[in-house]
Amino acid sequence: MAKKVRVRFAPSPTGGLHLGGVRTVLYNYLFARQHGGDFVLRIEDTDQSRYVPGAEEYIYECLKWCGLQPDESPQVGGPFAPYRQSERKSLYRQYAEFLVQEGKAYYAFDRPEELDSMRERFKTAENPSPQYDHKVRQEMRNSCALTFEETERLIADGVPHVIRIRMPENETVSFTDMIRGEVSFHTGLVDDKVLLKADGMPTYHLAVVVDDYLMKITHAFRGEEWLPSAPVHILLWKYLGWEADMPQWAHLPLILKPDGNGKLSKRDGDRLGFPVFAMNWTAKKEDGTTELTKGFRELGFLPEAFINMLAMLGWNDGTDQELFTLDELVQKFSIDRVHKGGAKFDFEKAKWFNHEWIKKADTASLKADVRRILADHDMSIIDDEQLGKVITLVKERCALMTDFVEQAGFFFQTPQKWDVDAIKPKWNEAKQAFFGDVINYLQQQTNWNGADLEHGFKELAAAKQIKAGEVLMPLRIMLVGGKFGPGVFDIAAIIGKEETIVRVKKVLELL
RNA sequence: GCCGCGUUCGUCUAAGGGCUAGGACACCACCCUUUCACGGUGGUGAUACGGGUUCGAAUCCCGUACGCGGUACCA
Repeated sequence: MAKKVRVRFAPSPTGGLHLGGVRTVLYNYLFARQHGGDFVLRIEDTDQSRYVPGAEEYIYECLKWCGLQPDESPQVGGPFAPYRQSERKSLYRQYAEFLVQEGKAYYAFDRPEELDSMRERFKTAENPSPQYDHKVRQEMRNSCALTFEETERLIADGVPHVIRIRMPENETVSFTDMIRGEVSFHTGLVDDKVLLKADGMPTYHLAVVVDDYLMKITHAFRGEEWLPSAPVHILLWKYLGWEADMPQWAHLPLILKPDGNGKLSKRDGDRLGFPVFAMNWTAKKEDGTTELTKGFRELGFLPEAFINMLAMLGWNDGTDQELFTLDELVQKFSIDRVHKGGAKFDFEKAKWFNHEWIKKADTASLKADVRRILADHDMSIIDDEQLGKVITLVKERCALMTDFVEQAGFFFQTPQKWDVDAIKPKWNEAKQAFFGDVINYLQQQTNWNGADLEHGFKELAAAKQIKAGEVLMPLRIMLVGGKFGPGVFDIAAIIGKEETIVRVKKVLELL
């Protein structure tokens, strides 16, 4: 019988959650759901110097917003708790020591300065970054070069030390990546990675193997940047005697910056004016000030659209379909169709996805968000039914939820400024007089609905020998403030008689 | 430098030896609309290069170029 599928997302809580991170979560989630498996969230906080308060809570909030909640996590617990590596610290040492006993790892007492000087010493034009590997191992201060007694004494004296893996000099490590197929490495070219740090914390390399084993992870998804260290992990699985339980690996392609090449970073977002983090993130800088980085959520993305867009960045179902619900993705997702090459992030396309989702969202589901966004701009909506009508009328004009401020704001608030310059060039006495008559007409109007208003307005224009087309734009600007929005008479119908007349009068004074 | 991974319109991608290399975003034009948007129709636009294998290559193989990733007591 096949093992139950278990996957994990293992972020390091050091700041805002990057788009690529969310995509990794998504693929994990889709795979787990599709196979009736478990999705685990594990916090990789083994670097105490990079601890950032609030970053962990931020991750929970992001996953919640995206609707990709883990089955097990530090927050909800689970059978393999604790899920925070800092709380699992005591677990790791025994495995590292076991490897030392087996001759697969060794103690290293080199101080940071000694490592620097080694790199300096072996640095050449040919080899700009020398590694701590079999070539220099014997020249360093470690249990391979030292005698047993010397090593024992250093340890007894409490000299700080790390444990490093002893990479074989001449072996080939290969494995089958679910996305890339057969991948292989020569061990002689890989360095002796630190497994256990001097502070007793494991490095990623040890922790990921130990925890994936202990947590019975069956499939491991991670970014392509991890591919070069895969041979270390594979050897660790083998040396620890767990080879039969090793998860299947899948190294996901990177998300690249839109211009040029390279991994998409927060900086690119700042530079090009689009978000990279899922939600707003406020970083505290060293000088005590804070720096806010905008997120997709606050910029007006719907989680469904965000997820949909991310899913398509590196995967497709082989048809022309681009719009998918989470459920459809769970149904249709397949690792074989995940691409090998990285994808440049295109914010315009991201907005298109969001626009599509806003258009197809039903009005009721948008109400709460629109209400909140308008409230942020000092517009409180009392009439819920009216809000519904407005949303239905303007949602096809909104690519971002925040566009509702401009597209719906004038329904609830008299415009602050009017584009009178668009009226003035063709304005004349006759039109001025006509709008005086319009006000009279509106005041007498008893059937206040779009169709009747339009009919009445046009009749009036005809009676005054004025082409309707010449006064429609002025009317629009009076009611809306600018040259945009749905049908003018629909707008008049919604804002009501009193407000319509107020706006017409106000602009008449400005002309 | 070394190692690994990649490479189809500007961008995301389809085509897994066989019709004029298909779709989407963006862009342009037209239609619809007395605004904007939505919608509709059409257009510009790609297999990095060089060798093989084959009747036939975007597709398989080799090389080159380019790009990216890694080369930390960071993940």
